[in-house]
Amino acid sequence: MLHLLGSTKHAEKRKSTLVKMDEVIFDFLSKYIELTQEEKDIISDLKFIRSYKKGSVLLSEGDLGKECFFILKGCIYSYYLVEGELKVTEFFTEKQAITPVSYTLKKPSEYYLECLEDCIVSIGSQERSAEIMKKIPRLATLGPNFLEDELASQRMKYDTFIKLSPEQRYQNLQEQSPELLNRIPQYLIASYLGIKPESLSRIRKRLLKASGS
Amino acid sequence: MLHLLGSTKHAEKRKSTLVKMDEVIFDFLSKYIELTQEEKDIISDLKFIRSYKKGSVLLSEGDLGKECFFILKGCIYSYYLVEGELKVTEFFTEKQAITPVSYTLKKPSEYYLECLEDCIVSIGSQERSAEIMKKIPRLATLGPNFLEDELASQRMKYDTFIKLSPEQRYQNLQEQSPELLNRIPQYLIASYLGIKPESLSRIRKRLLKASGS
DNA sequence: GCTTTTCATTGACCTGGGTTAAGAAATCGC
DNA sequence: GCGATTTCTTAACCCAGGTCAATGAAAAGC
Repeated sequence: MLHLLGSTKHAEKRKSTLVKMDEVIFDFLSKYIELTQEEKDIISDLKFIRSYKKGSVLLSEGDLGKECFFILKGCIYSYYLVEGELKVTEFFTEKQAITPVSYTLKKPSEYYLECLEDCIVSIGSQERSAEIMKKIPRLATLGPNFLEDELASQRMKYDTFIKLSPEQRYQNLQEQSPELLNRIPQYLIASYLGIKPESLSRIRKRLLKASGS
Repeated sequence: MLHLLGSTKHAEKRKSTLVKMDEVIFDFLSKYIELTQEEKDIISDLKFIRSYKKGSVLLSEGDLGKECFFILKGCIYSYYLVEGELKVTEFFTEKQAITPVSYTLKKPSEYYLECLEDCIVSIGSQERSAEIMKKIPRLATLGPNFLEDELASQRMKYDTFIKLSPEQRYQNLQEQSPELLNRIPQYLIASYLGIKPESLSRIRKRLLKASGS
């Protein structure tokens, strides 16, 4: 997913915003590697940034997604369309990387990626990754570490889903990521929890009653 | 998960069986890398094999699992114990590698690994991986590829679970891995599908009636 | 600002899976 | 082989979540 990386012709925006955006990238990378100022400059130079309006679809079913994404600002969600019904699998926000299965496996995507808000996104590709790797070879160590983290968190996600009831999953979400509840419409939250909006309403009412008494 | 690998003092078994077991390892590795006879010999030499009786627990909640596993023969399943209740998350059989989260993240395990049958297992550790890597450095390329595969399949597993109803999940399992149904007790299958044994019985009856008419 | 659309909630009713309990079938242990 | 144990099935009843439909609230369009 080394996609924070790549050449850009876009560098004509307001400087101050771009510098702030770069910090988001470095903040993310610092989890895996310490960069010198020189290296940061290289990345700032080569990254490729694009912005999207709310509702933009970054990846559709059937697409041979050749791009991966890193969110600088905004919120993106992934979902399947099964028999016309939306099945949300994940929400992504600032400082999160999105590596579609179709990117890794080089085959058509089975799901969608869509902007829930206006977004600023850094876009990666195989070519741009290669380019940046050539200039900062030690970034290669980052790959396996990132993959390991992703694998672990994907497993935890599955296991949590298995272990909890819909009601417990909602409570869990409240505790783990309360900010999402104030940012994402409830019918999408419901889908993410594996239930219908009506059921989520009832669960919320039930919990309010229980905590209020 | 480079754990097919490591020194053994166990090499006193029947030769023929061991050779056959080695083939299982090479068959697995051939998905990622082509090995010379020389390299195969090195691996045969260094691998560490152990056998377990049905019911043996390879990893318990709280264990700091310092081992990973590769199944040569038999069947292993992973499960959580939540409020006394078994929640099966996966079945593993021949030619499958098991890399516990606790192994990767070096923290206590939250789940169990248990033998469903008598098993023959190749056991890996950080030290043994390092040892074999020293002798066959190009095995290092295997790591990221394996991680990518694992990540993709873990995601697909989650997504399939999200998308399907319990009944559809059973049908899906029938199509994808019919052999598991003839190998694993139904109460564990039920748990794996996220339902109770009684419900699985009903589903089976429903499907039989539907296909029989 | 006003209209239109989208989203959230509520109620009545349905349904598939959970619970409990019992008996049948398969497997294990000796 | 035979009793003990484990696993599977069935039945009756319960309940959380699904469905359908109506209403209210909030956002988005113009």
